[in-house]
Order: sequence, then structure tokens, then C-alpha cells
Amino acid sequence: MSGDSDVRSLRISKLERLRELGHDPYTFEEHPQTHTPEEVRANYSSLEGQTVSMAGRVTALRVMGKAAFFDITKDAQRMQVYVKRDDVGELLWEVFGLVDLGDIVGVTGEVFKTRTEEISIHARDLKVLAKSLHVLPIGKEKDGQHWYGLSDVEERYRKRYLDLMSNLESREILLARSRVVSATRRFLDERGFIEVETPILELEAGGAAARPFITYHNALDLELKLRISLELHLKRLIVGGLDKVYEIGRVFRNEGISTRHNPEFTLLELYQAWVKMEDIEQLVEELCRYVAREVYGSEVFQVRGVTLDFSKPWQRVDLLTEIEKHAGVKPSELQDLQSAKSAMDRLGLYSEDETAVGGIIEKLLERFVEPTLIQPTFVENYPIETSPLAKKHPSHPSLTRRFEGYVLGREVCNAFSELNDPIDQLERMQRQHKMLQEGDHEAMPLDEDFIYALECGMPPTGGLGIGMDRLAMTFSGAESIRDVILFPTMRPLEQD
RNA sequence: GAGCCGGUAGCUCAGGGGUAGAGCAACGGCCUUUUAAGCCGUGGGUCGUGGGUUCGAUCCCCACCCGGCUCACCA
Repeated sequence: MSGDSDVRSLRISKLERLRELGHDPYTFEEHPQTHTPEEVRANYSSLEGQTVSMAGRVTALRVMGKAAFFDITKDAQRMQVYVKRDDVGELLWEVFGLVDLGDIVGVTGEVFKTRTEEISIHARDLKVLAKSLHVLPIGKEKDGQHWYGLSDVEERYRKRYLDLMSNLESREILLARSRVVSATRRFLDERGFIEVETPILELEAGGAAARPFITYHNALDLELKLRISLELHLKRLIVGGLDKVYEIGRVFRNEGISTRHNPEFTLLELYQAWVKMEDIEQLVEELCRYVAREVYGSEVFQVRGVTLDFSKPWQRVDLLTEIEKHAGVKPSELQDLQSAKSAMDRLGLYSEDETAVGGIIEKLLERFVEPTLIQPTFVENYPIETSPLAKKHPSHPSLTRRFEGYVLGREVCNAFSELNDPIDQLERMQRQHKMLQEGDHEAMPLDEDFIYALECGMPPTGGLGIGMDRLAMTFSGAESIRDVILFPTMRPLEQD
């Protein structure tokens, strides 16, 4: 007997025996939990000899004839339980005999210390609250060392429940993600931002450069797209007079999957009327301080061996200056496509498909500058070609009032003084639309109603976008975006 | 999409042209303070899938599937 299906039928017969004994696990609807394991340990002196109740999954089982020790675990806290036949009687002893590693049980008994001084519960009552019909990948652990468990990456993502019960680190990373998101929401709410929800199903997916997912509405007989950004709807709300709005929502991009990309991910976008780029930079600094305090209890913390300091203002650098510094390409070389391409060639980079200087600048940034931006840094002044929704730089018509924030060599935010000139916006969107029609799947469609909204007058506004998954990676030390997404997109196993 | 690496028992892994091993888990026995409990015993595998080479393939070759990493893509 060792195949999992054999185990399953064996455990079902144990389940039937439990029912014969009048102990059907699935009839129990609750179990008292007077204390957590931590509370019992913290208050041992007053609890010694007192009766307590708790419940959890059986994560270790040591049977010695007519007595046994077992561990129950709940909320990553473990408690040892002692059962003795003479104390619980024949019936409960038989019930206990039907308990397997992985079952969910509830116990009631007195707090005591074993010979080796471990605080434990001396069980007087025991309930099986759910049986596990499968052998679970519960590892062994002592003094921080681990044996076995579940390490197969694919299985951890496909069966996250097994990952969560057997890998404490996965649990901690995902809890950190949750704290990052809720802290962000709290921070913005406290500052008077209004949280809104805008459509996921759109006629045209705009606001970013990405290929959308396409779906279909039967009743309207209409092809719809899943949103790729939140931007164009939120700006309409600014026009409407909601001066501080934000949305934290899922967006969908029909693109490749990597350690930094999942087809659906969580985006925060916020817009604040009457402020400019520099104010948004300050907001990002304050937001990160707030999140750091909530997650780590400090504005300075260590992640992956690096000490990140959010207490100080972020470093501000100029995009083209940094490219010159790290790639050796002068700003003058990045004024026309021809010399930009030859600079790429000089660096041994492929440049055949490049059609605009903006794209080359972004590539150089990614390749040479990003890896150097470990401590929090704002890179400012992005090219207009790749920033179709940002306000022009007043003295450099090829640049915009845009910045991106970098931490640990990864982009964490993208922000700008929003373009509110409807004529300029229309021209830029028409240019994008033309590229789209010429086959660039990632170019932006023309959104006429958005232009109309701008024509009605949008106040000067600062905007910000943060990939919450990447922010969670930064604050949890996760190496892959899949570690901060509970159920990442995977190819299905069976293909029939 | 390309390159490299991986897929062997429920889990973690080793092995390698003659149809497979370990530890944990499982099953049976002993054990009334153990804690990676211990001791004795038992069972369990389409070696990712499909072809090919071979007397013989889990191993070699090819294709495919799934995953990981790197690159490309992703403003």
C-alpha cells in the first residue's frame, strides 16, 4: 500500500470506521479555540494545569504503544499534544488511532511541560474535524532545519494550498504582499484619495502599450477587450472634478510570461489634480516609507542581503545623463535615429528593427542603467515618443515631464505630469492609432471620448502607476512575480 | 520565439543499455514523556509522452508535452 489511490481508499475506510464510532468528522461545525500556541507559551505560568482548547492540522505523529505525542499546526504556529489511552478511554483512543498525518483535529486538555520542558497539551478530548485523504507533503523540521516538504516549483504554483501548508516562506511572502496592498490603500485613504472602480471590459484597451485580450459579449453582439491600464477612465474622473482618485485593479496584457511578467497583474494608478511631477515624487517617497513601516516596522530594512533605506529622499537622476555615464552614449548621439542606431551597433546591440530614438533610449536604460539603480532612485525626463500621455518638457520638446522609480534594479513606478492639452493629445493618439493600423499590436487606439473629456478641460494633474506585484516583490524579497501571485497563470497540464 | 537545464515511488532525491534504489511518508508488529521518536518487518514505479536505434531502452537518438533559468519580447 503506497500508491496515493490506495492511501485514499484506506483513509476512506478509516473515515467509515469513525462514522461507526459515532464520530463523523464532517458533522462537526466548530471547535473551541481558547488560546493560540503562542498565547499558551507566553502565559505558561498562569495556564499550567488549566484546560485549553485548540485546533489545527496534524503535522507530526509519534505513537508509542498506548500513548502518543503529535503536533498540530495552525497559522504557522505549532503545539505538541500528548494523548494517553488511560486518560481518554477506549473509544477516543480508537478514534485517535484513526488519525493520520495531515488530518485537521481539535483537542482539549491541560497545559503541562514534558520531561524535556516542552510546553504541551495533555489531551482529555479529541475531535477529528476533517480527514486528509491524501499523503500531504508535510516536511520535518527542527531548529530551523527542514527535511522533505514540497520544493517542486511547478507543483507549488499549481497546488498553492500544498505550498502554503508546507513552505513557511511562501506563506510569509504572500502575507507580505497582502500587507503591501492594504498599507497602500490605507495610506491613500488617509490622504483623502477616493478609491473607484472602472470598467475591465472596454471597447478599446488604451492607456499603455500592450496587446489586449479579446472577449465577446453575446447580448450586445460585441467584441470587447480586457483593459491594459486604468489611465483613461481615471483621468475622465479628474475632468469630472474628483481631484484625488485611485484604483487598485487587475489589468491584462496578452504578452509573454517571465519572472517579472504575469498576463494578469495588479496595477495601482492614482491621479491628483493641481499637482506636478515633483509632488508625485514626494508622494511615492512617503508611500514607500509608510509601506516599509507597515511591513518591516522600519523605513530601513534588509532584503536579499541589501539594506534599503526609504527614510531619505530618493536619488534623482537624468535619463540621458545616466545613459552617457553607464553606456557611454552621448545625448547628442540620441537626437536622430541614424546616430542612435550606430551607437547601438557600437555596443553590439541589435538595432535593425528600431524605428524611433525613444525605443533605443529605453533599451539602453534597461540594459545599462537599471541594474545600477539599487537604492531608491527616480529617473527623470523620458522621451516623448514612448510617453504619449505625458506633458511635454517646457524646454526640451523631445522630452516629457515623466519619471520612473527604481529599487533593486527593477522598475517600481511610472509617473508624470499629465498631458492636458487636447490638441496635442489628439495628435499623439492619431500617431499611435496609425502605428496600430500599420500592424503595431501594442500601439494605442484613438479614444475619441477621452479626447472630448480633455477638451472639456482637465486641470493640471499629476499621475502615478505602480505595479503592485513588483512592489510586493521589492518589499518581500521575492525573486519571481509568481511568488507574490497566489495563482499565477500556467499552461494546463492535460491537452486532449 | 531561441538556448541551456530538469521531469525516476505520495514527497525529497540518487542511479544508469540487461525492465530500478535511499530517506521520509504508507502498511503490519513492539513500545504509556516522544520531538527529524526508536526498533523489526512489508508493500509501492507505464523512470513525462510518442516514435527510432538495439537481441534488449528508464538510460542512446528524434519529436512532442510540462516546468525552471537566461535571452528576445514586454515604452
